[in-house]
Amino acid sequence: MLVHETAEGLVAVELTEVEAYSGRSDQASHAYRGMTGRNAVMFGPPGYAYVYFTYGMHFCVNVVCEPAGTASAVLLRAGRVVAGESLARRRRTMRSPAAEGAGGIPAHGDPAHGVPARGMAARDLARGPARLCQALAITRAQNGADLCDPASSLRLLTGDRAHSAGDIAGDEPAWNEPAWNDAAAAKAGRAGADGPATGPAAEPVISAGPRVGVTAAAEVAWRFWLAGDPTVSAYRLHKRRAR
DNA sequence: CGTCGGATAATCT
DNA sequence: GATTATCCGACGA
Repeated sequence: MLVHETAEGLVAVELTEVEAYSGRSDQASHAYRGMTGRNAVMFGPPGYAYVYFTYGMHFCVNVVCEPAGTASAVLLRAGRVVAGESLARRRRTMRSPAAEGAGGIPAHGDPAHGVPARGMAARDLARGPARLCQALAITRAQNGADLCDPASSLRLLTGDRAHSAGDIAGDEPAWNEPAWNDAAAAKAGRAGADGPATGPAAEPVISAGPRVGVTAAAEVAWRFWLAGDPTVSAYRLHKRRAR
């Protein structure tokens, strides 16, 4: 679970989709050609946020993984909002000077100030790496943030800590048991011979496939997601633009 | 549902 | 000067 606490409030997402990027051996990695100003955090110690700006308007956040000197990171591609949904929706659907000043990227096709855009499904709030950053107000300012420090405004929780309501402040339900997960697991089937998943305590099924939008190393299946989860982003082949 | 073009600027060559 | 770990609205089926 990824949590970001700002002056505006707290938003938390349960991560549902990630991609792995290695360093010098991975042609799709920002670290492939060595350290630069942008990717320096990737070469530092693990547990820190590597945030980059791309396509002239979007931020994406990674978790640095390997020890200092070895670049590698996991891109957080999508999540399900489990706390601060109204704030997340505001950031995703409003276009206003305040929202942009707070790091929100402009919503398309909504020129009027402070006018809510069309209704947005809850599953779309953090469905995609840039959408996730917008919902959590993650920008360049969070590059290098310590994700493992419980006192950090941007923090990553795992296992029991992610399920402890104490870490997720607010009045909204901290944890929603996903009813769709059982059906999804049954539909996807358990890999191997242990048969279809049944019962409410079933482990989630994790699928793997090629990474989204990369041109180099397009065949490397280092994208991982929860099978059947509606908050997982759509796969799209990268299209090279004609000049 | 799927596919397409445009937006937009930091980063790298 | 080209490219990009993307998103959105429009359009067609």
